[in-house]
Amino acid sequence: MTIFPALFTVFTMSDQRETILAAAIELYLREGFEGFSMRKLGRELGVTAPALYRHYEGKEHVLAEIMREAHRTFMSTIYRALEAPTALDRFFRAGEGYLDFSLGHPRWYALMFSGPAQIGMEKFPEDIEAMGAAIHQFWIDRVRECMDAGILKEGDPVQTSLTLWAHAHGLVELYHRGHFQIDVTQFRALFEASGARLMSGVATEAFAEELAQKYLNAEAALNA
Amino acid sequence: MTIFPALFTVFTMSDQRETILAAAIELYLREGFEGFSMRKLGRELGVTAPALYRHYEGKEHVLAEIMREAHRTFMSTIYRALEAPTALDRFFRAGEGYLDFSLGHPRWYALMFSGPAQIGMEKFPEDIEAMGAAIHQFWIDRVRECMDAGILKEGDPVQTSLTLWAHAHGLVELYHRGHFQIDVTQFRALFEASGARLMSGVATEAFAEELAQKYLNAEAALNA
DNA sequence: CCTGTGGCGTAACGGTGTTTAGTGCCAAAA
DNA sequence: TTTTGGCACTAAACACCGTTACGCCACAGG
Repeated sequence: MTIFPALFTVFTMSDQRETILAAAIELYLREGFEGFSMRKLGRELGVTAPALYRHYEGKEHVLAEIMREAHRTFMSTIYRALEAPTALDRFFRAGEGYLDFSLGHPRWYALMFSGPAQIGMEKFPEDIEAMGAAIHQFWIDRVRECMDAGILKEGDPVQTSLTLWAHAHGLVELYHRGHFQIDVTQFRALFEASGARLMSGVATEAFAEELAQKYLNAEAALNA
Repeated sequence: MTIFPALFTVFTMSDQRETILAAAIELYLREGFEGFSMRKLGRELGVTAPALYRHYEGKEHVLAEIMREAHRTFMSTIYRALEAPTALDRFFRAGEGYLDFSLGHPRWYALMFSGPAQIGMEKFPEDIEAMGAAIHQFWIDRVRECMDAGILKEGDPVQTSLTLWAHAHGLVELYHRGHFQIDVTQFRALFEASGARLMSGVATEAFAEELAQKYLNAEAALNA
């Protein structure tokens, strides 16, 4: 938590840089990934495209900046869950927040989880990767809390949070790709039910026991 | 199973159409999404770009054809799991096949799970959507088998297969986006462990019971 | 033999990201 | 007050992109 403000401190941008960013965000949210271009962005600002290169090194850097904004917005949504009184409440509120964000701001969600190649970069800048790691850390903390509260099974919170996160992200992705032919409210119900299934386990008790002995032995021994 | 061959019957293409497709696949697999262009494809074939439009209506249709090929390859990989003797073996072999395919052919995997906008289409053609549905059906069948064999808890196989699929897909996506800073063998281990965790359940028994009553009641009553 | 069609090339249109060179303005220094 | 310097901008250009219109030519069918 103490590292959080430092992560999101931004170098003071010139006024023009901020103006451009605001227009870029507006343009991206309206037109999406394919409809975003430097020339359009310039037009929007009453300026020719090359002028933008005085303030941003290239399109990739503008998109990276939008990506930072996406992360910040996501964070501010998700961090509201910390106001809840118990570990369980915080966990569930965080899950709701995740779902709300992914459904309410699909373009920001898509940008957050797009690879470097998609925005024309080899690798993401370090600070963006750090933002991803911070989100992961948030989930790790929620999971650890719930383990301590006797809600989640004891185990490595890092691994368990990945299981939960992958499940949530996978559902959202499949939904956004249009794989499910259902509406939003149906998807919300599906999301909740699938989450509950993940919590309770999919295998029968007999088989779960067998599996646990095979795959989760070392871990269990570690936490005994 | 009987519907399967019909789904993959293709209209006889002219020789040139097939030649173009072969080169297109080669180009896409080598250069990826961003590096694929009609002009490059023409150059590869010793032909100018407009010539391609005698055989394909546009870039989107070429990419759609590659997408069909991706689905076919995926299917032929995954269907090998059906040779295994028991439901459990088929289920696990299918899971291995999924992981192998996603790691061995990341570009094909990415194409299979890319949205229509990414290839420049409004909506996918019906036959491609049918291929996605066929894959889903494959998982549903594996899940139903395992339910009958007493390996998976009784329930709606459609819902349960979605939970499993979303989890697998989410893990693969997060890995491909470079979120995990681990190598392939470590990821394989993570994938297996996370799968086992999903099977056994993440929540403690007490809380799982509480959850089941809240979310899975109707379903359980239905299957009682 | 003629005709028509199919496959291709050329040129072009409008779009993209980006670089280079030049222009004008404004503020600070002399 | 004049000069200078730097900054934000434009215009033009380069190298791409998807796509269309048009003209050419070779080959098959009548």
